[in-house]
Amino acid sequence: MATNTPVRERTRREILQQAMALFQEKGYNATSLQDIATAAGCSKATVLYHFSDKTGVLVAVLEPSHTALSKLVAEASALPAAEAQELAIGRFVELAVEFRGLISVLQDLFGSLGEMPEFSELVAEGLRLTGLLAGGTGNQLELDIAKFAINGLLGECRHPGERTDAELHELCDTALRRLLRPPA
Amino acid sequence: MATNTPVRERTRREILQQAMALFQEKGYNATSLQDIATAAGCSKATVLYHFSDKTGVLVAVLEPSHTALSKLVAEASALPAAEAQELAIGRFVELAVEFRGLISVLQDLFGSLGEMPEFSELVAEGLRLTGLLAGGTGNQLELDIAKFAINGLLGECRHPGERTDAELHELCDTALRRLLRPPA
DNA sequence: TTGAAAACTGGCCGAGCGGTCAGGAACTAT
DNA sequence: ATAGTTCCTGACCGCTCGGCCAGTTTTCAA
Repeated sequence: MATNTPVRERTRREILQQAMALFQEKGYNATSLQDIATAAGCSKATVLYHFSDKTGVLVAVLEPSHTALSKLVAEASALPAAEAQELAIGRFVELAVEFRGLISVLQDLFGSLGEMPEFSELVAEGLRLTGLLAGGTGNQLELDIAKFAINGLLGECRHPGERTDAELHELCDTALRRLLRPPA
Repeated sequence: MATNTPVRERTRREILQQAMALFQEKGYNATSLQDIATAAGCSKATVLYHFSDKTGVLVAVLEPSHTALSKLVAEASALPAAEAQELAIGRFVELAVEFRGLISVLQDLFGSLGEMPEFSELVAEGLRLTGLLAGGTGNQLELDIAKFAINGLLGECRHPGERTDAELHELCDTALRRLLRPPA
């Protein structure tokens, strides 16, 4: 009990870290379990000893960002529409910057996410965020614009090294406000 | 010479048509040569008789939209910046609507497009479009906003059946104008 | 009618994938 | 030292993929 990192956790963490890097770099589908194992310095079988299957690795990689999104949606949902929109824009941009690398992973999965039951909650939360960003109006055009905004933001968070966090933050903030809060 | 559709062209067309539909439906990577062959009512070997390899099918499927984009970029490039931007916005939206299905194919490939030499020209043309949409200013933020706009538009063109062409057109037009021509 | 050219195909290949399993290695409490 | 538990692995399985090739069928001009 000298080290508080039992062997189990140490390996798990290493696998997750390398998997995250690879998913960002090459996408989820293009990354094989063998790739992850090699990068983590263990065997493919070890990866599957720590995680149920390949999807299990993805779930674990996405978990921190998922809970952060849940928290944001929960907080904003408790507010009146206008304030909820303001909070959603600001916090969503922060989230996007914080997890900028992971976002390209989501992008890679947009086609198949719907068919993975493990992520139905994540998808639902994304939809709720759309509603909040649209300002609570039922207006279909504004809802679609909000989706448009999310797509733009997701796409723009790729290419990790090219922009500082501050630059990315400014870009996303400007774009979201132009789209979602157009001057009357 | 009675029919002006020699056997060769007839089969080629059928393959391309079915390949396009499948690429739109399931994405390029998730579509196998066997899928295409079955849908086209021929054998996998026949597909490879008409096209050099799987990438060759993709190139052919993308060709009409590619030339349309080239034409747009060429025309706009000949104009002064402000008019070029206006033309680029309008024509690009039309293009996106016309080829709305194909766009999800591009989306599916964004990660790997850069590494396929067959598409370097397409990528370069996309970059030039970005510059035109940004209004010709060297301003980095506006350039990034233009990229943001393209990403948003690409993402929004998925899910073919959900919107009419007119609705999609209005959505893209509104979004692009909010992003790229913000009131001073 | 015929024979060469074009169009097409079944069968095969090597590679890579996600996933399983029996058993070896390392750690730990006694 | 020893026995039990946890951690790890090489070998293997079934499957699908893109691509190739020898050979058959179809087309079409002479």
